[in-house]
Amino acid sequence: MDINTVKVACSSCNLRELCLPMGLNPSELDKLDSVISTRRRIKRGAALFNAGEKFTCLYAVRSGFFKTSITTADGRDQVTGFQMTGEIIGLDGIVNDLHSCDAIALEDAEVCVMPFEQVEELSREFTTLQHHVHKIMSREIVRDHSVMLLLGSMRADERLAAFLLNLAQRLHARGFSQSELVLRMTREEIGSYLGMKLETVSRTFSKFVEDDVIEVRQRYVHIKNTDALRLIVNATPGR
Amino acid sequence: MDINTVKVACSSCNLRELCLPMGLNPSELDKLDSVISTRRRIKRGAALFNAGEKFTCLYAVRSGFFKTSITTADGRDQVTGFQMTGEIIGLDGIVNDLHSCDAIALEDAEVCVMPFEQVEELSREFTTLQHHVHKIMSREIVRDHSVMLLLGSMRADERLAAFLLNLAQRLHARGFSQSELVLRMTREEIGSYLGMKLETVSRTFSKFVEDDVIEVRQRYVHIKNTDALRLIVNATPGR
DNA sequence: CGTAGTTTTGAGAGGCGTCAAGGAGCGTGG
DNA sequence: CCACGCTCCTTGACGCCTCTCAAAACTACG
Repeated sequence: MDINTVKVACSSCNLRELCLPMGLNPSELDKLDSVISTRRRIKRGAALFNAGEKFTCLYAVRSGFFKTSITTADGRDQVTGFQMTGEIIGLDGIVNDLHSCDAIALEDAEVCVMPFEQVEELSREFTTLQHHVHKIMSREIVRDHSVMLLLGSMRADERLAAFLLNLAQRLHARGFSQSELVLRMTREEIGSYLGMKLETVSRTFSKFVEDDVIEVRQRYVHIKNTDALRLIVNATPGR
Repeated sequence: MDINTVKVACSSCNLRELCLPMGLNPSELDKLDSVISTRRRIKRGAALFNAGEKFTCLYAVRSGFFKTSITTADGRDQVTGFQMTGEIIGLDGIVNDLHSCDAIALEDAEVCVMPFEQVEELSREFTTLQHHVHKIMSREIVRDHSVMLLLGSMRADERLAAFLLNLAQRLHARGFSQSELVLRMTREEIGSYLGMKLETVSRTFSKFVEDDVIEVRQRYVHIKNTDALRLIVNATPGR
């Protein structure tokens, strides 16, 4: 075991209500502990895995912040998601036993390593866990569909507003402020995720500031008017 | 059992190498037959299910062609996928026990009904089936990511070229021509899927015809130059 | 304190949306 | 069998949103 991995236990993890163990009873938790035996630390900027690597494990974000992105042969790049505490990374690797995207830590991070074979084994034993694995994958599918909606039918300001609301909501669910957040990603990464150029992201931020909807100092964002953001998202003009 | 449902067996289905039973041995197939007991016919234009309905079953397309789409409160609409023979519909419903999209038949169709609880039960018994269910969900996630790439970073002609190549490739895998296809969806539905207006879809078709890359008569499309389409997709100018 | 990376802002161009009109194909009914 | 209406598709003109290119300011970090 290398120096960056450590022993841990789900049963004593304060994230268990947010993470894979959600809803498991104590005896199931014990079993899960035997599977999810290690954590791994990832430095800011380093990869948890890269596209093309063999898939063996899912990862639960214990702390820190990740992006996943795909790159095509001709150099196109698309951020497919940002993952925070309690979220699961690596589901894309199951289908071909190869990771199909890169997972990069946007700040120093720690993940719980879950060998997928053992997760499968255990979920044959515990209906609860089986359900949960299915739900996690289904949730990812539904999330992706809503991103497709965003990319396919929204204009720049609507996209960014939706993005900010989504981030704030997820952070709030983790005990942080509803209205204040620190972006872990660059304007370019936001742009890649939202299908717009970094200049457009920046301009749209400026416009929101001008309209007194948010306050921005670098990566720090204060949402001054959540309802205004919601109105922007639902501004039917569409596209 | 209503008149539109009929008894069937996976073991005698000529799609079993394309569909859920892929890779199962004869005895496992028998078991699966006991689960997937019925088919259901859907008339062109009718819904297999609608968003908000209770989720209980997955569906395998036996024949025909479907679209899935989500609609927001403010009337935005996004086609999230087109499904053909052997493909699975309904995975989005697992997470909340509610369907999150509409599934509409674009031509008279027939699906195999698979009560999800029984699929789960059986996949606790058969590792093969469990693997397969996981792979199907993972495949959907990977597919969605590539659509995000398309929507986020491609221009209109690149999107349509990628779309045509993808359709042709899937049809080819089902024994149809690589170069000739009949679209089952309208220009508007293509546009919704690809994040562009129907007029732009139509114009882009016309441009491809002008460039002698394809031939179009209504819904019929003949791909005259596959390599040219590939070049269009990979035209780095990007966006 | 210098350098690299990130962000902001401006000016100009072009791709795609919008609005509008006309045409083609198909099902229905007389 | 033909006429009619509906839906779907095509094409044109115009304008706007977002991209592109460019330069400067700011921050972080060594």
